Amino acid sequence: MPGIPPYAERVREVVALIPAGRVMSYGDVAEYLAGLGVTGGPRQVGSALSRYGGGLPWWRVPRADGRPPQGHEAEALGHYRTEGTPLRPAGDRVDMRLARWDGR
DNA sequence: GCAATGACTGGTA
DNA sequence: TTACCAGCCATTG
Repeated sequence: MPGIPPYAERVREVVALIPAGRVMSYGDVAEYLAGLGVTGGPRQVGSALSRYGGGLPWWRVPRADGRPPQGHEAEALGHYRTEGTPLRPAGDRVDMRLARWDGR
């Protein structure tokens, strides 16, 4: 049995809660989990989505500056346009000021 | 059991 | 705006 790591499982729960058209950066997810008493960091979140992000809206978790996940920029941008996620004028990054979701 | 890894972050230049 | 750097910490080999 391939036991999915504990942190990855918590990350999956949080990402599944993010509404369409909104996003949470890797650091935001890590901080949200920290508030639940789950230790970890942005890199653990990225690593978890990379390995166990199947079936999840992983594109709703960009970097803190609004850029999509490294190596998946084009794919993520396609989803942003479909969901109506606020993008910067240049159209190459998420407008974190408008799209950021705090978990409420 | 220990060293390397990585879908990151915030600061500085 | 981009580029580089030290710190970060669960997971991996």
